[in-house]
Amino acid sequence: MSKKNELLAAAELRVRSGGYANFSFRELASEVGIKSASVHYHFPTKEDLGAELAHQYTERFLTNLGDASAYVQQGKNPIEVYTEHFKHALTVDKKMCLCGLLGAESESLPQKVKNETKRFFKRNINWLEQAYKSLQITNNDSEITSKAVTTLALLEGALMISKTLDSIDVFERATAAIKSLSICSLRR
Amino acid sequence: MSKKNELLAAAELRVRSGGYANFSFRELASEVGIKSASVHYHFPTKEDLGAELAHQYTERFLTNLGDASAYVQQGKNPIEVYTEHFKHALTVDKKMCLCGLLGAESESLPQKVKNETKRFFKRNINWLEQAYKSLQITNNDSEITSKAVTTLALLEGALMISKTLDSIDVFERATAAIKSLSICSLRR
DNA sequence: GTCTATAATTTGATAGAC
DNA sequence: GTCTATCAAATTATAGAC
Repeated sequence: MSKKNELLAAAELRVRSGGYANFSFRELASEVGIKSASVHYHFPTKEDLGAELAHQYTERFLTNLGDASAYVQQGKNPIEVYTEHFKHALTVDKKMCLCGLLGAESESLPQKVKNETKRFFKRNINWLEQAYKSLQITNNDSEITSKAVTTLALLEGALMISKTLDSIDVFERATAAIKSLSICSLRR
Repeated sequence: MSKKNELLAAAELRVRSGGYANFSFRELASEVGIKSASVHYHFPTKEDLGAELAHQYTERFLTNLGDASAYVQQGKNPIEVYTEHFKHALTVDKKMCLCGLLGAESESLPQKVKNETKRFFKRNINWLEQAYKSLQITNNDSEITSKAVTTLALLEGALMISKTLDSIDVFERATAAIKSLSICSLRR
């Protein structure tokens, strides 16, 4: 792995634990075995590092997810796959979603970082909309958007509360309701 | 208002914008017209200030909510009342929930602050359980807990994403599903 | 790409006067 | 309760050598 990617990996862990303020160039440099001044060669400013971190995180997250409609063709429920990715963050990484944390503090983030955080949520909502479309529960676009947004909000909130209370049970309970969203229509 | 409470009020706005790292003793002191050294008279350390901030926020939040079962007796749905409190944060305060933000970064918080953040969520889940009990949709305690946890996760997640994307519509869509939780049983 | 050296600023905290 | 004065440490960032 290149030094640049090592720096991003070190930064990711710190941001996913405590937010944008929870890493310094010195800490990252020390962890990868260089000096803090050298970090500026790879990232001119902290804002640049933060923005690239959020951007790459988003790309990796979506790449790992793959194509939503392909799951349906394989007889799998893409919403359950999506839910598993959040459960992985909680139980394996034992870390927050990077953009769940950056989103919470987005008001005070540098502009570039804020923009990348917004992009994460827009892309994820798009993916979930594709997933719900592929499930063909409804043809109503507004309802599909609502299901997508509800799913994302529930998962981000559940991850945050479960991590704070150190309870996987809380995550299971909070996300159980997602299943009904991919089974039946909400319209009355 | 006492200087101490002025300091807490100034800190609250900053933390609800950018988290625990987003305020300094100097900034708070300057805002209320004293010197940073004097802040240490009211709060020995930053950790103490953070803990007292989260504690008072929790007390105020629950006091504003009032008694869950009383709403039912008045023919009101306490879950809708609860939802309105989060909508108020988004549309009037235009700020995150203090503990929604602290919870996201809880892993890196000083112990006392982390404990108060946990307490906020436990108290809120209790309030929501009381609310769902009073609505008498089900007598199953496990189902009541699940509804309470789901409601809280959805609201915290919806607030975070709506604030990041600057979209009240996202909040409305994500929280619309809460209504069904207070109408029918989830059990099959 | 990485280094040394350093500037400029901010931070949490303390001692002691009033 | 609030002040002045001060400290030790950390932070982002730059200049210039190798």
